[in-house]
Amino acid sequence: MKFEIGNDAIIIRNTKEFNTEHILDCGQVFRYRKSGDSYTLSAKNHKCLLHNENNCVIIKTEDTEFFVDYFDLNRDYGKIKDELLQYKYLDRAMDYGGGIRILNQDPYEMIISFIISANNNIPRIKQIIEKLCRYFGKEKDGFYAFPSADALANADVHVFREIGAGYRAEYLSETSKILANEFDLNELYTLSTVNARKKLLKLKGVGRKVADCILLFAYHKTDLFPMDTWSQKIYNSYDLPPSNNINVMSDRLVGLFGNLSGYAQQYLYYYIRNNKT
DNA sequence: ATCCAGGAAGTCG
DNA sequence: CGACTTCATGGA
Repeated sequence: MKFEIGNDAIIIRNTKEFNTEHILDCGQVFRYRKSGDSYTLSAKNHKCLLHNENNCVIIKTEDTEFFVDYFDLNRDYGKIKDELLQYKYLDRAMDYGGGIRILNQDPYEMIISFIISANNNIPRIKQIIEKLCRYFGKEKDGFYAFPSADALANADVHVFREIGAGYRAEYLSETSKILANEFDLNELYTLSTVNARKKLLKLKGVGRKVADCILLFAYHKTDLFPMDTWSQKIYNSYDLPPSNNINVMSDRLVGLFGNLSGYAQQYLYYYIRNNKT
């Protein structure tokens, strides 16, 4: 995609493949806030501000290099969307949320965030993660960085309950200790989706759906289809054999969409979640 | 009051 | 294996 790097800013002219609202509101990221006609976004220990100006998206940040990768700017989403047009419902979904991009987020941040996401709603997920950063993260000119693995590993369980994590507090406590000591997050980049998933499933609080979200939103593996309550509705709208097994449903959808499954899932998820039929 | 939210773990057969 | 139950929390 075409973009320019200016003085503490990235300028994007093709807004058909970059819509800030679509990207942030499709459920892949939680640490952002809308203020007026702009969005502030935090990732790891970086921050940026997005707004539209003269039919362009302006990303103001001191860390342009980080956010070029983060927003996946070197990938051709026009080509991906063209290929997805062959599938049922994707025309409608991409007409609605065609500006979605899959972010390249931090693996550790995704693991913690999506453990919190389990059986939870998005406003509350955002609130818990914000408190987590405020409680354990380092302050850096006006915002809180995502906490280090050590900070969470050394935390007492009851603090996770205090910030509203509920029964997930135990998962956060156990998993952050393992991540801080004996888990190689970088190895997963080199593994196949199936093998990387197996490793993630060993972590407390990480099941198939959470693992697939981590693999999609951090490792950019796209031969997977995260199955939550909404994805089950998507499955039922396709002409596939009835099933009540989440893994079977997920595998069949991957059989349909192949390596574009992750992208398809995001366009469809964003569409169905905002157009309750 | 009951149900739901980007589900996972534990138990039982 | 597969099916069924339980698990905090808060908003609708």
